[in-house]
Amino acid sequence: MITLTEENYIKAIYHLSNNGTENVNTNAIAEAMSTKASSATDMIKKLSEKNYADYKKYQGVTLTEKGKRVAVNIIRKHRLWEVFLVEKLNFTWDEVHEVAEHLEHIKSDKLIDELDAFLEHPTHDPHGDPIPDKNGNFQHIDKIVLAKANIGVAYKCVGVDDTSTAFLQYLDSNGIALGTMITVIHKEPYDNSVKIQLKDTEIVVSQSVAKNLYLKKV
Amino acid sequence: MITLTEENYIKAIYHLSNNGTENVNTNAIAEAMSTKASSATDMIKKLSEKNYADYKKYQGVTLTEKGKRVAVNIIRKHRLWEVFLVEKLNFTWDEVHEVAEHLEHIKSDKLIDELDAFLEHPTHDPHGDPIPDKNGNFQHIDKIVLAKANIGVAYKCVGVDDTSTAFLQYLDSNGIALGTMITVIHKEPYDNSVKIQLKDTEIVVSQSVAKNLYLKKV
DNA sequence: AATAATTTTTAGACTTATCTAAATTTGTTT
DNA sequence: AAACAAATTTAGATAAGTCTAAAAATTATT
Ligand SMILES: [Mn+2]
Ligand SMILES: [Mn+2]
Ligand SMILES: [Mn+2]
Ligand SMILES: [Mn+2]
Repeated sequence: MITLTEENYIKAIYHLSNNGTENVNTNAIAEAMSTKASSATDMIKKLSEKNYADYKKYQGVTLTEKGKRVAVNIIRKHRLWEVFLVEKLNFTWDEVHEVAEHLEHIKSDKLIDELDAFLEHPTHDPHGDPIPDKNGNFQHIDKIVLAKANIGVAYKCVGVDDTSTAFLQYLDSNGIALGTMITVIHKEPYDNSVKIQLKDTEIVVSQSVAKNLYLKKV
Repeated sequence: MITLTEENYIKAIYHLSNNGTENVNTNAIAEAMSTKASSATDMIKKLSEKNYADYKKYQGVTLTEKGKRVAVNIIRKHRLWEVFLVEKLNFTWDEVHEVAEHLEHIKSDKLIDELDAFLEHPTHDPHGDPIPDKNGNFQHIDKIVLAKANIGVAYKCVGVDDTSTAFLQYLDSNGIALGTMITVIHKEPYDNSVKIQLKDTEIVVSQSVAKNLYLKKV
């Protein structure tokens, strides 16, 4: 049996490790879980004993294949529920994350398979993140960050890195959503802010916005 | 903050107390929760301290108004999720209970209000049990148990008392579902079994079936 | 290479929910 | 009213997950 807490740690490690490819520090895990390093150490040991992770003292931790499977499955559930909330229950993209944090732990294969079918097998969640299929395969989008976009090229907004309410509401209030067309007009070297052309308006966004918005050439 | 375990105990007490009207014994609670009397005592004390229940040592417990509100809200969530699973995700009425036991603890007013609207404000769950509205009001059906039905009168099946998989699958395999028309042909005094007329067939059901099936005159 | 700073682990304590075994209270018989 | 039986509570332990404070290992700096 896997506990809810174990699932949350595994998911955090998966994200911190760049989808299970890199080693992760104890402090980074503690920070991500809003807990103390000593608690993270305890959990890392437990995950290691249960073969969800490989761990050598003082050397950080990596997810095993088993651990990665668990992580991907929780991410699948999280993102499917997010789609459900937005598509069927009138949630906005800044409201879904918290509820999905809980729904992702409901254990029922039939539930998630039927939900997937009910939503007509969506490939991306409301933040543009890919939804792994039943076998754990992601559909990868070839996206770049606004900060690296070229001047004068037409792009479409396809995702966000930061999914905080504050950032998503900032985008809302500036008329930026998934699918919005964006062209870079000017990149300001002084503060790395970017002037962009939207449908009817031109706006300037800060570097932190430019680093959290994903675009795709059209 | 209320814990998941507290919610489950409160719900159990609500059901055992005949919807919050009667006093409940420690042993009955322990039995319902599949735990030991000593554990039940501990939780009863805690619920009492938190004003979900009134409790005097050795005298059993009653839910307070606050406790009843919590219970009714969980029951509302449980039954709405059951409707969702059957209506939208192709679950059968014998598959929903276990998953709903978990979904009922997700805390989001928006989620449950939107789910209610999405399902078009259902009044009864897949087992015929009434779904309380947002204010906790039940829509009462005037139902009787098959064992007390009169011979020759036309009834409609409107609910079940036992929601176990075994019982529900028994009903399935005998062509009995919510909405099925039933007329009593004969009541056998020897073992209290009942011969009933369905659409095309006549079948004999045992006393335990007759006591768990609810009917309404049409 | 020695020392200092940082990171990580250990030790011991706390909380929630559970258990077993023993003690207490209540209810039922004689 | 005393004795017995049943129900309930208390006492003391355990497991999961957390914390603080101290110890140990690693990494960075001189
Ligand atoms: Mn999310
Ligand atoms: Mn998302
Ligand atoms: Mn149920
Ligand atoms: Mn039900």
